[in-house]
Amino acid sequence: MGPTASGKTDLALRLAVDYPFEIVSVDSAMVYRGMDIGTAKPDPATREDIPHHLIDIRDPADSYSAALFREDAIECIRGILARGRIPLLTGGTMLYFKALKEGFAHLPAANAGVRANIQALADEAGWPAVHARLAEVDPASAARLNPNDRSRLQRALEIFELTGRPMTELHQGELPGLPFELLEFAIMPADRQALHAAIAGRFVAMLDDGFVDEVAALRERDDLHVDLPAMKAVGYRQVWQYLDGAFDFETLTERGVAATRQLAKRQYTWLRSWDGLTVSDQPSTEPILKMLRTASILD
RNA sequence: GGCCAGAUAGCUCAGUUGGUAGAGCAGAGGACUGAAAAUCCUCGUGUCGGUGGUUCGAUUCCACCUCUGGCCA
Repeated sequence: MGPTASGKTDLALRLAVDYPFEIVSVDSAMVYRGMDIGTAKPDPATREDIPHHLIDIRDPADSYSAALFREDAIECIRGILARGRIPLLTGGTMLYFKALKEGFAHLPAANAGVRANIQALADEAGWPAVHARLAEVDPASAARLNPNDRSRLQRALEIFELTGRPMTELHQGELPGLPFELLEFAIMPADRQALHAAIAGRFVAMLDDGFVDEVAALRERDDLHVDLPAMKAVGYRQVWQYLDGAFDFETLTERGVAATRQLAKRQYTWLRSWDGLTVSDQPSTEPILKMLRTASILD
């Protein structure tokens, strides 16, 4: 694990060259096909050499989720272990790691029709009205959620609409956990300014590599629009707005870099409170190899 | 060289009829159960360009200076 631009992908590749790893991507944006430059996806030649999983498994028009990730990742891990190799889960989507590690309560999947109805209510009367409606059917969730927290209000009300029971009630009970031993390691650069410089440098390099053309190609498609989860990804959203003429190229650079820094900040927040984590300031192989030897995964 | 307009938070700017100032963005911290690279919450002391003057008190009024734009020569 680690914040964006901290060197996770590169570290995983170096490890996989020398040891029998297969990489499982834990990344909510790399799952989408055609989103290569802006997600800093490993190139096809590299993926030819070293097995990668859970990259390019969805079309950008479709949505993915933490729950689907858990199912897919467990299946991947089983396959890798059956081949006598070691799964190396690499990525920065901390909710996916959490979902994999702890499992989820048994809740209904997202339902597009119900979400559209809730969205319609919000468009008409505002999100506080959705909050008020939720307070009638699920007071505990309403009390927990901020009246402006669109995503979670919609989900909580969706659950009630689909099951007739409040989300809070469905959260009761044991979570399934994970039927594998898990060693948790994170790169956490202590020097935030250096990470910010790396983020800025990488975003500019992405633009030089044709990031705008990549988004322009996606924008050509009739079935893609800014409200899709894939198009809300960091960088993609800003380039899309730039192509809409919302701001100039210099502003695109500023906003793209800022959005990436904000992502990194949220990733730090997850990692600081993560239990059982081995942390390294640098993306070097030694600390992680030491951890694996201590656990007798490698000798 | 002359005239005019500016100079206030990292940036863009608002404001104070004289009682030492606040928005947006950026930044920091936090939350996080099928959209998570999503969504949301909290956090604002800064020689109010400099030096003098008037005043009980000046970022605010006055003078001079510095710098930045614009116009005129």
